[in-house]
Amino acid sequence: MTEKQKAPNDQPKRPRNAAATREAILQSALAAFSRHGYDGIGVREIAQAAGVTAVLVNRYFGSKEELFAAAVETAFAGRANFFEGDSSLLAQRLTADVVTKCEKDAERINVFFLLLRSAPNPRAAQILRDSIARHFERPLKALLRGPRAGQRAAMILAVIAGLSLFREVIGSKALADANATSLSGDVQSMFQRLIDSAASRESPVRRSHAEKRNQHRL
Amino acid sequence: MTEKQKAPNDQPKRPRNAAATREAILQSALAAFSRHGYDGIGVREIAQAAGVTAVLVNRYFGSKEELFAAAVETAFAGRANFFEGDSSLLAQRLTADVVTKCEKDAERINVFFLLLRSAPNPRAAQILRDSIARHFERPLKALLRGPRAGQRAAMILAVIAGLSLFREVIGSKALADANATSLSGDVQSMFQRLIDSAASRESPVRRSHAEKRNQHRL
DNA sequence: GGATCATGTATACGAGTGTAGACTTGCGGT
DNA sequence: ACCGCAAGTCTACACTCGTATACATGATCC
Repeated sequence: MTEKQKAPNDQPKRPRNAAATREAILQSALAAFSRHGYDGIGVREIAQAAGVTAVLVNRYFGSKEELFAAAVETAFAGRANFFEGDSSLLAQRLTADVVTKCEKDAERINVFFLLLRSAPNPRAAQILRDSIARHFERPLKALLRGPRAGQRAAMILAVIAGLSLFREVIGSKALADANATSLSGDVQSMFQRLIDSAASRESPVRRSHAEKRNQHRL
Repeated sequence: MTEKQKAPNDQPKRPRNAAATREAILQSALAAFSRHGYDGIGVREIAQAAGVTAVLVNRYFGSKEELFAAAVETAFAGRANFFEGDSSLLAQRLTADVVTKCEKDAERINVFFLLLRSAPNPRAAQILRDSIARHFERPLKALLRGPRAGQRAAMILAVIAGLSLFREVIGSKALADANATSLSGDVQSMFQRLIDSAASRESPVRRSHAEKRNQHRL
């Protein structure tokens, strides 16, 4: 906050073009929300990074909340094809995504960062819930065979989110400093088990303790 | 935000007591940060819920950030004994914690909510990282046998966080509406595998795809 | 009983927020 | 060439934020 990064103006004088300006704002918003979260960034900074003033944000998108919804929608829609393709390599692809660390700043534009950093805001959370369901849970569920496919799909996404949170948002040393090869084994086996209907080979779980209201709640 | 909840004043006139007031502020802050996150709540609301004015917060804790640090510390320290006890039932206890849904509002005071909702703020994240390492990762690591204990401990916590995020913060239907019995099996088998050094029985992971920079990053 | 100092309140400041209205500027059509 | 309207900016409003200073009050000790 002490120093405000200003995007190097690609064109010091951009020709007047509503569609291009709208797109510039949208991309700026996507990057900013991804890096700082819904409440962590203001429309003035988003507008400035796009080379315009804050009022245009409201003119083109109505409000900050609608801008956020638009940014989320494009971010998720842009990754709609992620779950397509060879499903036998799905665990590998998911693992690679978690294990790969963001080195360059540009890589921090990531739907999971968008999710993790904007979830605290209730209205942002609602927007995210809808987009997650449509663009992530649904296609992933379609890929899974076996019982409780929807539940397992959501669990896979939750695990990715949790690992990303500790590894890159919180910066837990044990995960942030773990190298890719060390992590890959543990992570991939988790995903593979979730994909292959993990609990089917397990003996029925003793639930006498798990069922009753937990008094040691964390 | 439209209606501000005011805590029913237990004592309409509390006798002057610095220690008690400090404690009231601390508890109010813990609840508020847990429910709304660091950036989602103001010192005025925290103070009001404690029955005092905002200035006292700064007098007793120095700043909002120091208040947050104190709240986090007490929240984590209060659960230091969670990882002690019978380690053979550890997976069961962790599962119960994730699977149990918060019904009453009082149950939403939870270190994982505190974590999830305050992580977007960089300074809050740093405070959380330290407390997690000292109060969660370290004792959990001590319980785990086998290789990469620290990494697996962090993964267990990350999985809990991710599931809590989807189940209670985002409110993903697939997880939020899943009943406890349906979830327990999948969740507990994940934890048990992480506790038992999951990947040791797996064949070495093919890493040709996972290693190279992933171009389909989510 | 009165002085005293910790305990608590009232007020305000400066900065930052999202958003609205009025104003200016420049491109495109005739 | 010039008018019209879209594209963009300036200014400002009403609000909230964290925090500092000045003031009031009440419990405690002599």
